[in-house]
Amino acid sequence: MKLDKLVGERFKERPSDCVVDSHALMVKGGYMKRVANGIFSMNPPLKRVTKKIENIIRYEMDRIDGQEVLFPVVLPAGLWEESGRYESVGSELLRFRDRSDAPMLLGMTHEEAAVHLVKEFGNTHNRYPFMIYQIQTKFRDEARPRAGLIRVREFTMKDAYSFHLTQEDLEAYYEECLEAYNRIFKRAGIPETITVASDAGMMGGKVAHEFMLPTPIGEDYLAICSHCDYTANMEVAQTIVKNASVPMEALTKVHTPNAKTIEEVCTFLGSDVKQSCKAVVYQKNVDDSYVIVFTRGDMDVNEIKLKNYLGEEVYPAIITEESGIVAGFIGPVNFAGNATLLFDISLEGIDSLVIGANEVDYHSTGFNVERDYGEVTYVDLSKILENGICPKCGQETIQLSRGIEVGNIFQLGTKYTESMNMTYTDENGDVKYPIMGCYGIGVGRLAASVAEAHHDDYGPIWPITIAPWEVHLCCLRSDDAETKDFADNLYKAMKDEGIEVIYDDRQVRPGFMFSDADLLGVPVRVVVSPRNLKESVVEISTRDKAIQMKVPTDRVMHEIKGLIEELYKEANRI
RNA sequence: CGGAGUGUGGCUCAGCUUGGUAGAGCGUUGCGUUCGGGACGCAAAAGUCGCAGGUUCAAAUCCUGUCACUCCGACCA
Repeated sequence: MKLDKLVGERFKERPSDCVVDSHALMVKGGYMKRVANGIFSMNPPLKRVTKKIENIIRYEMDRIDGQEVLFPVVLPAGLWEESGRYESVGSELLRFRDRSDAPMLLGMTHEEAAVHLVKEFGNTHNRYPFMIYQIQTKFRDEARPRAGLIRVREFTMKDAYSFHLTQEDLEAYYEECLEAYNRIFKRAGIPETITVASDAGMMGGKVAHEFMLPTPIGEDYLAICSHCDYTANMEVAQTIVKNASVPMEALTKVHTPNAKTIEEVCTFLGSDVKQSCKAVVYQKNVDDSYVIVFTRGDMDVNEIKLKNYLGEEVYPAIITEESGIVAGFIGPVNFAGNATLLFDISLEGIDSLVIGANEVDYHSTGFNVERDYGEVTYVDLSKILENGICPKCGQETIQLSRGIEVGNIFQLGTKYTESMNMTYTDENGDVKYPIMGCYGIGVGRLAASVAEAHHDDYGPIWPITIAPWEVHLCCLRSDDAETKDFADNLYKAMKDEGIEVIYDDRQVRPGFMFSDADLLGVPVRVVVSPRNLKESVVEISTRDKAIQMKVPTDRVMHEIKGLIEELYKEANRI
């Protein structure tokens, strides 16, 4: 490929709307162009990158006996009505009607389609286990796309679905898939990726893991133990609190004018935030009834845990006069409103607390839950803290980090097979539901994540496994006949050898040329110039500058091939 | 869906406060000089100032509405 014909416009300046580096570099480098909010077209360089990522994924999925299939993008609503998700999923599912007014939808995930495809095939136990996967466009009408390819509305995803006779078999396969995923991320150039326990969300099921690339621009928060191997999404990280023992005191009402927040109250009273009790109010989506969570003053409510505990959706409350809730002064004692009161685990063992008195400008001190309120069940509803206690090793070694979710795996159980009535007959003639697992990787997001993790000020630094080309050939001074001739021949020779090469023979200044080369991030750069030819050498370097050498002109092909081989070997080392 | 901000040639932006009918740099086209980290000179093309109303003799500028984008939050495999 010659660079002067490469489709896509590159820019000198960083595009103003781009906040994260991977987004900025991809727009600046002509990798993609925005079409609509969260919807992009890909130019050849990015298409080449994602194609290579897809092929790595294919290789690894096939290696664990996956069979590639293809489901439709457009699905009839009826299929999703079977599983109940046509109703339960919100407006991120794009629903529309076809010409005969039949309700349709754009696939955002394909459990229903997968079950539909193999329902008959899977009617006998002889055929299990098996896994099918596809690499295909998904559409999710996200409320807020952001960060280029990190969160988009339309994207390519590899989604896989496995079917098993027993939970043990699912678990064994789940492990295999987890390992395959780790190989994929390593080979694609982000060996930094870690596996964390996660919430199953709308997918259903109990056990789930996410593959996270730790980075400050990530959207998820992770709890990582620096002492043992515990890792979890903060959504599910178990909070453990050890409270210092404090002397019991009598429950005493005190005047706290204008002190509404925990900080204000504790400052006013001169008390420790850790001995205060914070009330956070929610309402249930289903009937708007109130739920109040009491936590220790320094803790925050983890809404995912709350939703999972209640088994239903909640939203931050709008507190009305009629509710009987005195905002800013809420406490468990003499609570007059109508609400479900929950006590977070962080309050357990504190014998004396500052609480709201349910009266404007009054709090109470010396609150003891058991003595003044009664026996309660403490529930884990709060977010784990930095330097919190690790649920696995018990040390105070939890570190919080942000991460991009590049993949996920779920043990689904029989949620879809039951709702869609997919059954098999076992060896005893009994009819049973198969057990499912599902496994996803966002291809574009993975490409963006690699760029995010590996770039410099001038552009992405692609690993050779997914780079748009293997070699970037620069001919400086193509107006010089001898130089041009040599470069042309080298270009042809590389193509003949099957090397993927992008050739820049434009009559532009060297700096201009190198800037474009940096933006394309191709791992091997070869520079042919009059200056080099005078010494009978050609310059070969890597994009990351780890290797920079001058090789004799008669050994150029040999050296290039050797370097490429070396880079592949390094990148594929598992 | 709430809060904040921004919309001016392909890109990055100035002009708006205090209305007088549009500018710069980059990029593009042509010619010439240059040539190892985004060169320079000359010439040229390119914008109904997001859109729609309104105020005014006159609107990029003031007012109203609307749309789009970015950020924060809510939401979210």
